[in-house]
Order: sequence, then C-alpha cells, then structure tokens
Amino acid sequence: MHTVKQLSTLAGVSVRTLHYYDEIGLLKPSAVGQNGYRYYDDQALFRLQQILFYRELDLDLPQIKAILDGRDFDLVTALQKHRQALQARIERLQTLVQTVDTTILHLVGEAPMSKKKIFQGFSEAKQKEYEQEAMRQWGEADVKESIQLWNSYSKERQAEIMEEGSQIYQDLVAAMGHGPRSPEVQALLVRWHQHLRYFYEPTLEVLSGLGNAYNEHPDFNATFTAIHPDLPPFLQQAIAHYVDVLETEWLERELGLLKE
Amino acid sequence: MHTVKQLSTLAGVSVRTLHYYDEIGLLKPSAVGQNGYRYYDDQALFRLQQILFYRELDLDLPQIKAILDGRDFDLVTALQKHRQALQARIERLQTLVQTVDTTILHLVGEAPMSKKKIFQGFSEAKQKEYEQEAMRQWGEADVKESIQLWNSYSKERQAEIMEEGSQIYQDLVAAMGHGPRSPEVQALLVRWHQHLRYFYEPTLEVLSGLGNAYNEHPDFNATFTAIHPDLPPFLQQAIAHYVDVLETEWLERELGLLKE
DNA sequence: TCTTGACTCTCACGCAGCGTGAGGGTTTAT
DNA sequence: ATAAACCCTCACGCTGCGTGAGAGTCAAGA
Repeated sequence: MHTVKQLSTLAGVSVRTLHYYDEIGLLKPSAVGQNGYRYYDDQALFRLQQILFYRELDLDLPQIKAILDGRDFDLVTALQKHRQALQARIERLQTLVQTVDTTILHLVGEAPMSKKKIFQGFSEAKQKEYEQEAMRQWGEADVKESIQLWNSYSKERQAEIMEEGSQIYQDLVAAMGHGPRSPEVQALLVRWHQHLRYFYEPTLEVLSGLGNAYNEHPDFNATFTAIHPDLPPFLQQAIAHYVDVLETEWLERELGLLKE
Repeated sequence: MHTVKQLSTLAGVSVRTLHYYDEIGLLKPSAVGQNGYRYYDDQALFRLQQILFYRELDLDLPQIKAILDGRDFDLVTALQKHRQALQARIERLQTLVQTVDTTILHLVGEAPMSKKKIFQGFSEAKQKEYEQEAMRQWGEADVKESIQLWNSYSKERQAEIMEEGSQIYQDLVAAMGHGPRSPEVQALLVRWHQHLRYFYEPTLEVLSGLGNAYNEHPDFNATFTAIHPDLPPFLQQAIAHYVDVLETEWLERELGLLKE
C-alpha cells in the first residue's frame, strides 16, 4: 500500500492530480484510513500507469475512464476516432504555420526593418570572398550589419543554421523533378526564405535579385553548380515564380482583407 | 457608430466576446453612453478585424494586445517564435498519431480469437522453420503478435492467403524477364507488400531488411532458390527499388502537406 | 400613451485539468 | 516532546469565452 506521496513519485504525477482523479472517480484509492488518508495498492498503480498512457495520447479524462472501465466500449474504434481528431488538428496547425509564414513575409516585404544586409558565415577564407561579393552589390555598411547579426548567434546556433541551409538545398535538388513551380519546390522556398532571415531582412526585390544572382552571377553559380549542375537555372525560375506569387496573389488577398 | 450587436454581426463574433475584450482592455468601445451602452466606430471595427486575424493564428489575447498596441514589440520576432511553437505542437501531435497507430496494431494483434498454434498454413515441418526464422530476426514478442493476428483469420481465409502468397512468387518468377525495376515486377511487389500485412505491419526498414534477407540469409535464400535459382538476388534488387520509391512518395506527401 | 419586443447592461457560474496556497490534523523520527 | 514531513479539505485561479439571471433602455406599433 502506498500513500499519495509515494504513488505520486512512483508515477511522476502530483499529489493534487491524485486528489483530482479520486474526486472525478477516475482512480479511487484502494483503501481509506479512518484518518482520511488515501492508500493505493499495486493494482491502483497499474491503473494509474494506464491512465497516464492514454493521457499522453491527449485523450480527455472521461474518455480514459470509459476505456479503462471498459463498459460496452470499443477501444479500437475510439482510438481510430481519436487518431482522426489528431490528424485534423495537425492539418489545422499546418495551415496556420503557412499563414504565419506568409504574414512574416508580408511584414518583411512591406516594412524592411533594416534595409538589405548581406550574409557571410562560411569558412574564414570563403567569408572574405562572400564579403566582397556582397559588397560589390550592396555596399560595406550593410555587410557589416549582417556580419554582426550573424556573430550574435551562439556557435551551436550557427552550426545549426548552416546545417539547415545545406539541408534546404539538398531537399531542393531532390525536388527538382517536380518542376520549379511545383508545390513541393515552392514549399521548400518558404524554408529558404525563412533561412535567409537569419542573415538579413530580404525585401521582395532582394529575393528576386538573389534568384537571378544564383544563376547569373559567376560566383554564386559556381557554388550551386557544385551541388547540382542544373541547380542555378532551376533556382532562378523557381524563385522568380515564388516572388511572383508573393507579390500578386497573397498581397491582394490578405492585405485587402485586413485593410478593407 | 455601431452598437455591440451591430459590431458582432459585422465581425462575426458574439456580443459576449466584445464584452470580454472590453473587460480585458483588448478592444474598448470608442464611446460609452450615459446609459452604459457601448458604441464602436470604424477604427474599432478595423482593430477588431486585426484581433480576429491574429486570433486565427492561435495567438493568445495578451500577445495580440501587445502586438496591436505595438509598444517596443517586434512583430516579426513574435511571429517567428509563434511559428516555432506551432511547429513543436505539430511534431508532438505527429508522434502521438504514431503511438496511437502502434497501439491500435497492438490491440488488434492481441485480440484473442483462438489460441491455437503457429502459422497453420505451412506444413508442420516448415512451420517450425519459419517460426525460428522469424524469431531470429524479430524477437519473440513480435512473432507472437504476428501469430495471434494470423490466428484471428478464419480457416478459409487462411487458406486463401497462403494460396495468394505462393501465387505471388510464381508471378514474380514469370515477370523476372522484365527486370527488377520494371512496372510489372513493382506491381507484383505491391501485392507482396499487401500480403505481408496479413501477418504484421511492416515498416519500410523491415521491408528493406526483408529484401536483403531473402538473398543473404541462408534459410530464406534456400526457400526462394527452390522456386527459381535466380529469385533471391532478383528479389533483393526489386524490393530495394520498391522501398526507394515508397520513401520518395512519402517525402513528397510530407512536402505537399507543408505547402497546403 | 402604453405596450411589446428587441436590445442593452452587470454579475456570476461553468468548462478542463489541475496549480497553488490556506488552515488545520497526523505520523514519524529524533 | 517537538519538529519535519506528510496528510486532509476547501477554494480560488488560469483561457476565452457560453450561457443564463435579473433588470434597465430604446424604437415602433396600437
């Protein structure tokens, strides 16, 4: 027989939770002393573990009670229904993420916080290279800002960001077969765009200019050709389309909705 | 100037919501009559629409207030943080769905129909063979589950399944001339995959491991060599390709979800 | 003018699943 | 015997409102 405290540490829940489960009849103590103390045996511990398992699945307590009390209750059907509910929630959240993404892009495109900065962040040697690359296009002050932004991240964060970046390009290569305007590729470009924001705030014009540069600028082109020979022209087309969509479709719809 | 009812129908919210937003200072009426009535102008309507927009994104009301009152608040950063939170919730829900799935499978396998013996479709001798074969690879618990699943089928169904199984291998032998990646062979592997699911739910890794085992594991190899001497290496190649395609399709679906 | 019906207001409880005290008894170890 | 640790029962708080209750107000028709 365990007291509430013992059971709570055994199962990793709070004492209050045990009180509550008693209150709603989900888990009643195996015995109650005349002092009012609750005592639980191992069977109760087992039931509690079952409760916690189903709670992990995000089932609500009345449902768990129904399942465990097992009265004319089809567990498999219940779980399948629950699965559907979870899927629905996932899909809803995924559309939310998309909306958040486009909102961020809108805000960034509308109100550039700090105009055009450029990125660095490869090896020390290449860093200089890119710095000059960027300077030729955007000027020294902007580059310095970007470098400061980059240096403001921790070493680990920097590693993560770089990893994420190369991952995105690999995913893009894998998705090339679908064509530059395919939903798959365009979705990856959302990630790409998000990724850029670690370095600077790209306006829509910067984005589109970047797309062209990836193909037409010799140094960028070389970098991406090394990943895949067809990547530069592919990126140019895909990004052009991406910016197109952002400028027309979304601006009309969301912005109009907000301001009208 | 609109009354609460008017504003509520205009924006599609309840009167109670307007009361509440007033109470928490999120949306105060533009004017209040001496009778206590709330009156809202068009600016308030606009603000309400903004509120609803951010509420749609699942931001909580204090956050919305902070955003709209815009005091030393970086909207983009806030949205990025929110995006991460949404992503975390999505990932959590996705693992939950997985857990639910495996739970359902477990329950289905556990459904006690008749606790007879093993893989009854095979001859008594070969039965033991397959049993050990399976145990060596997957451990006892998995095999038991598979056996229980198998025993949950009726005798007639079991006979049909076994017939179907040997038929598939014969068809595969007949199709070997087309090559392991040919549509003909790949279509047969769909049937093969479906067939396996009568016994257990194979993950992609299990499928691919099975393909290798068919060639490299001496017992499996012997079994299939008996059907046709070139069948084992052929199956290994064909199955490897089949799994490859499945993985690609899966990736595409993920990306599609991300975009939609 | 009086009535009626549609609105309006301010409390205030309820929902899920507990967290977090408050205030007071009990047990256990020293 | 005393303190520490544990136990109990209220009971409010959190989110974002829904849902009345009870009472005042307004516009329009008889």
